[in-house]
Amino acid sequence: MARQRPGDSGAPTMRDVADRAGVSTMTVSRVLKEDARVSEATRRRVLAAVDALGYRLNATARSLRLGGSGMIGLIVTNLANPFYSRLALGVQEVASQHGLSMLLSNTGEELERERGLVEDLASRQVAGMIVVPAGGSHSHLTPAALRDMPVVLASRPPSGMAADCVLVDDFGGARDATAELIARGHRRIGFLGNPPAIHTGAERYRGYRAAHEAAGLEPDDRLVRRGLTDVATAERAARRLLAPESPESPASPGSPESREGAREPAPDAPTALFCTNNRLTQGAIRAVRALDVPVALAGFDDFDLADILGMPLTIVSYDADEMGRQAARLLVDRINGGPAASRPPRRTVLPTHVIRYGPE
Amino acid sequence: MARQRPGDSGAPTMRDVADRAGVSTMTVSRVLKEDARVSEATRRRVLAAVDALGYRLNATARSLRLGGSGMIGLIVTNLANPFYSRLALGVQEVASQHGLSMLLSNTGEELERERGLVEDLASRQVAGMIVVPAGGSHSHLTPAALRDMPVVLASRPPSGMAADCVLVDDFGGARDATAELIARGHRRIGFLGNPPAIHTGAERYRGYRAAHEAAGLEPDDRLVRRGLTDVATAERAARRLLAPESPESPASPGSPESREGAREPAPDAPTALFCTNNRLTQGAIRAVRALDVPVALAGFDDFDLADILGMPLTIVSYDADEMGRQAARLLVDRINGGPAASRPPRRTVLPTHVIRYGPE
DNA sequence: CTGTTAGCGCGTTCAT
DNA sequence: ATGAACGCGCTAACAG
Repeated sequence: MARQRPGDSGAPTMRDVADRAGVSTMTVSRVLKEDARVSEATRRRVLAAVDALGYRLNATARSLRLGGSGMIGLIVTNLANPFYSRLALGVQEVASQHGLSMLLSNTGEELERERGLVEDLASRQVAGMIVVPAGGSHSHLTPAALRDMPVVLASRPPSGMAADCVLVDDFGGARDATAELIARGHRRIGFLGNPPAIHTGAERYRGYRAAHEAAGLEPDDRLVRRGLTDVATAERAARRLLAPESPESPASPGSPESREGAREPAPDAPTALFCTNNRLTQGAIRAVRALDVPVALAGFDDFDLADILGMPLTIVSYDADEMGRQAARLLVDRINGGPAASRPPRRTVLPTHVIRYGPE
Repeated sequence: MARQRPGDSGAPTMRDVADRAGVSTMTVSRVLKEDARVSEATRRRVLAAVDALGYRLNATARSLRLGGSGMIGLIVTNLANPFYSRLALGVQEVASQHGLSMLLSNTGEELERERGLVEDLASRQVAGMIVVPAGGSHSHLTPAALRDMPVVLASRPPSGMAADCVLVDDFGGARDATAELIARGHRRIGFLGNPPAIHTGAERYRGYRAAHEAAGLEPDDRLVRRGLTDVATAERAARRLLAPESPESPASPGSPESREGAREPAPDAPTALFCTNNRLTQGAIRAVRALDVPVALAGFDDFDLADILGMPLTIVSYDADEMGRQAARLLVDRINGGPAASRPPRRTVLPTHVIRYGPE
């Protein structure tokens, strides 16, 4: 009862089915592929044997023979971010429509991990991959590195190479949301941004500035905080912007961050904040709630319950599922379209729209 | 320049490397596997050839030879639910620690789709799979159907078969949260539940009842709504429970659901609601906000910003990432432990804890 | 230390 | 309408 050969799982092979049905493996193969040129009688015998043995086609062997695995890879930076889980759902939807399975991995924004995962996907002969690049070099994603295996970048554009990509209108969304704040009379608008090295961080900052310029305003650099990465850092930054008398340098070591309660904002404090993503917006919300100051918030990325927080909130929204679907469509086109080098890369930009939540 | 044989992607094979290095493929294989018994000189020549050719090992061929793909499958019902995306992240974390890649698919709670996906995974020779079963029959997950391929169920227990599984303490969590409401003086506690046919729907309802019994109370069946599936249905159910004078049957066809505004709750309306999952809790929150009635809420599943909604909220929380990690560990144990039938199935139950949010 | 042999399970080509 | 032979790229088992 021990395993005979390595890799023998005991599962019946096409050979077993063929023997039982009294035909050759070729005939079994034809039946399974629904090839018409098989007599109804043998066809039935084969299917009966398949059923009796519980035979299942070995996709690995098939892939080896055919030179393609029928899988695509998806690499995201952070699946815990609802944005990326929606993206994944969109990718999966289109992929499965085309009979492709999805290998999904998470990088945690680590370039080295991304490199390893890309290697693994390539080694597994995926038909192509969709990558949300962690940032830094894209050298491991070039056609040269991947032998023209199709690659689509999502959320962030290729740098130093050509590739299909799907982006959101980061600039326009940030500009529109900021303009909305300006239209509501705000003149001192703070900026809570993710790292400028990340594409969204740069573009959304550009949008923030553009809205100011269009209104003949100059943003006050002292209200700008960039390089924020999570809820906690954003909350801290927001607190400091909104309550400058809380010393940046720890003057009173007794109660570091705890001097809360309703207070007047400082005279030069911002009257509104623009945040470049959902985590930063949440940090800002916490700060505003804790300090109880009347500040208007605007931010990128919609989120659940934004409408019932009971505070004025301007949100830049877009369709993350659709982004996944578009990325997958670009990829499938590329897969079915011959060598990747044959056509120029396409870039899709998803529209954003501004939503206004909360009390007037 | 056309492709010669089907499946010839033009990628160099081990043979090419061997030729260039003037050795046999076996030696190349040894070098790549870091087999010690290779002289440093040839080793270097081989690596040089690998580098020059941009050779990459073909994982498909390797899998065929070895009889295992180095992948595991994960099938969830709804990746858009943060709970399952965290689960996926936990699974991936442990999987990658063991050098396993993750094939992820979504069923949308459709049994037929689940069946197809399980077939596909089995066909791809995954080392094992973790499944959040959509409900209904589990016949496609039995050892017989899968030839003893390891399976771990997550979130919902096996029915009509034996299998490892990881669950949350649905009963205890619901009981504790309900008890908390009772301890705060609530006597009329409404129940908004997901379908009783789903394991969590049944267990959490049991917990709700158990808390009542433990306090010598009998829940009023008129306050119980089961079979709710999303935010919208939950909100509607909550509205009707909280404002019974809004007719269940449309008496005034003019303004169906729009008679809102602050109002007194009906005398026999519930003073608190227990909701069995995050979507239902959100529906209840919307109803409470819209009707502006003083109702305490309790619900399963923690969510972002729950703490700053400014309403009393009792949440049953648990670690979804950890659930994924545990499931993956069970699976890896099973994979490494020989035939699945050899040891009795294990069941892990994740603890829950009750969090109290909001004013008070 | 290195090479030769012999497949893993399937699909394709060519013959019958 | 059916089958025999061959090979996809890799590696375990044995030489030597």
